Amino acid sequence: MIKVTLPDGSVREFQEGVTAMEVARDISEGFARNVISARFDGKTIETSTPLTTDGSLTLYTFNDDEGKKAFWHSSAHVLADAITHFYPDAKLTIGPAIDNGFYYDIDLGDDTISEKDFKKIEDKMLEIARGKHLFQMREVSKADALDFYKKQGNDYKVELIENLTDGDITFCDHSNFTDLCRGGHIPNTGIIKAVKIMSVAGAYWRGDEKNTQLTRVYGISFPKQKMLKEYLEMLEEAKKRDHRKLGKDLELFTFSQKVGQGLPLWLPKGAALRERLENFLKAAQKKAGYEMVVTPHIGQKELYVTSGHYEKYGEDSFQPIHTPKDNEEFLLKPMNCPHHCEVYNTKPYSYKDLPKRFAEFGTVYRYEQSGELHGLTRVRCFTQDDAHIFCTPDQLDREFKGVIDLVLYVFKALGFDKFTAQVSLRDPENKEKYIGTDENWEKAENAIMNAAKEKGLNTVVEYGEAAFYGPKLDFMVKDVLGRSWQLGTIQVDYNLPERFDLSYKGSDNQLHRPVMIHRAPFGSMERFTAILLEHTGGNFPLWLTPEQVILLPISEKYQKYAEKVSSLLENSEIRALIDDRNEKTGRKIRDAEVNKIPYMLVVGENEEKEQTVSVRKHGEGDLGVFTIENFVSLIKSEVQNSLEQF
RNA sequence: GCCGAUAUAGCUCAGCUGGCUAGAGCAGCUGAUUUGUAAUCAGCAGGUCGUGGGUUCGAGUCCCUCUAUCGGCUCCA
Repeated sequence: MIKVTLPDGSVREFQEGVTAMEVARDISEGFARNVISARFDGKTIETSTPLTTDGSLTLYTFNDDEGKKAFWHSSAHVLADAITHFYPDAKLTIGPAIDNGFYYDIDLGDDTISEKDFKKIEDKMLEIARGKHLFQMREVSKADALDFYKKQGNDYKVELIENLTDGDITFCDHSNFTDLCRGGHIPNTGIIKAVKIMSVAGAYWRGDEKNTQLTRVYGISFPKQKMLKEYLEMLEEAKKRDHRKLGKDLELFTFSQKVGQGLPLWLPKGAALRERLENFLKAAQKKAGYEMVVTPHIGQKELYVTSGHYEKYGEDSFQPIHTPKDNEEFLLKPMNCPHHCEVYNTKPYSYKDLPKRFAEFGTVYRYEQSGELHGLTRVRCFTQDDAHIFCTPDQLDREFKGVIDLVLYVFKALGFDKFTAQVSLRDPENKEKYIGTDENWEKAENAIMNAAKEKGLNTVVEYGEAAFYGPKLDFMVKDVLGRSWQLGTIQVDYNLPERFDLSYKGSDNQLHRPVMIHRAPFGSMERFTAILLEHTGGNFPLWLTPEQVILLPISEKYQKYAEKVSSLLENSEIRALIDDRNEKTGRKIRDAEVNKIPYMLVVGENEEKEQTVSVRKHGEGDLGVFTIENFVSLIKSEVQNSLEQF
């Protein structure tokens, strides 16, 4: 007999060799019908795996992340099976579950899959699913595994197997289909009731641009047809909050083919919103001891050769600007740091002068690959809410934590409560991609991790995500379709101070090297605005939104009164406009609601007589009659509540 | 940059397998209506069908080039 501990702490005894599914049935038949995956002593197992020792067992249904993973991973097998029916020469590579579904990377040779083929693949998958084929794991020797794929001429699987250790290699069979697989399946294909091929894309083998480009087929599947329908509806809803759509609808920004790809044009409402964001941060930065500087949009090529940026990015940047003078070359500035280093270098400093904190809303230009451009989140011209802190090594910890506080303040004020604090470190495999000594890198990495820890940030570590001159603490936020974007960033840098020969005089009367912190709480005005748009669905906080109030006179007769109220509001710095169109009130309300204007003031005969306004709140409805003074204080207090001081 | 797809009026979209002067709704303009909490009615105007080329008696529709956009990959100082 073996003892199986369940997540609630209860212990049940079974015959040795009992399977996870049998344990599930012992708990309840109904529960067992929904169990699709299991974990035993922390290791993912099949529901049919015999248990031979005491241990703790967790059973998963589709409602659990672990269950979804098994479901989608298994679906990837079915996808591969279906595709090999239509493309017998296709070479399978890898096919994992992802956050929303699964994909399979396939070398199709000269064949292609396009949207027209989705239907037949889906139908085939469902046909295989209906066969209720068991997923069965079996161990294979390395020699047999290699032999199996060499016969197929599948170099990809051969490469994968060569990196595995003999004795650790398993295949998974269902029906007549076999795939190299480490396990974690649902019991049988029949549980898959709904499938949808979402898209095809190119993907490089092993993620390396130099390798063959494979065809990646994305799909999603569910145990109920209804769940697929709901998922697709959810995607449609999400698209309505896409910043590219909302930015157009709300007239915040646009792009022009004539101006150029990835070069955003901020429209009046967007520019005003952006200015409010800037002022908000400026006020906080002033309190935190920053000084504003202004630097040019171009700099001599030598500047970036000194910083190392030219060597690293020169070829892939906007190319140098030539002048009438021979051999004179300027670059559009791709970052502000070198300029700020030269700002620092303008005079000698004592340790007593430090830290120096130079801030600038600095517009930079980067020639991003055309396929990478994406609305306002990835552009070729953007403005960083940049600052560089130059401090002594002793001050680093305190300064770094001060920046964390500032970033958290910004995020809180704008309602970003779901973010990931990502510690971005060097790729340990490719250290040559980075500049500076190991010693300095370790110092910088430790500084970041300690500060993040002390601030109680829940961090994840990502290797290979560091900047070439130093590690970063990145604040990642997801967009409406679940894609992660870096907003705030804080970086520790020992290298640029070296390259620009920055110094200060210490208490020992010797020259010392300052440490540099690069930081941008928003990241960039463009990306921050984009993600904020998606998170709020265009319903910005009252202090930030383009129009706070719209006056809706019942008819032309009350136009004068509306104008009077409007100017009273403007005196109190409330942004109001008047809908003086010759339309019915219902129509004006509808349009104001659609335009996401937070407050609508209906004014007619009663209001004029009583010198009041009828207040309607966006998304909520009629709030009743207010005196103008009371309405002003309503707005003022709402603005104040959402805008705590730093 | 690479793979796949898309591009018709300011916006959202029809236009099937190539066939008279390319349609609709919304927005706009004009007129009527003077309106009380999510769309008043009528009329008018608006498009060299992304660009350049080709096939054809004939191209919005088929083919190629380029450009831009979308979904991914790679990249992201």
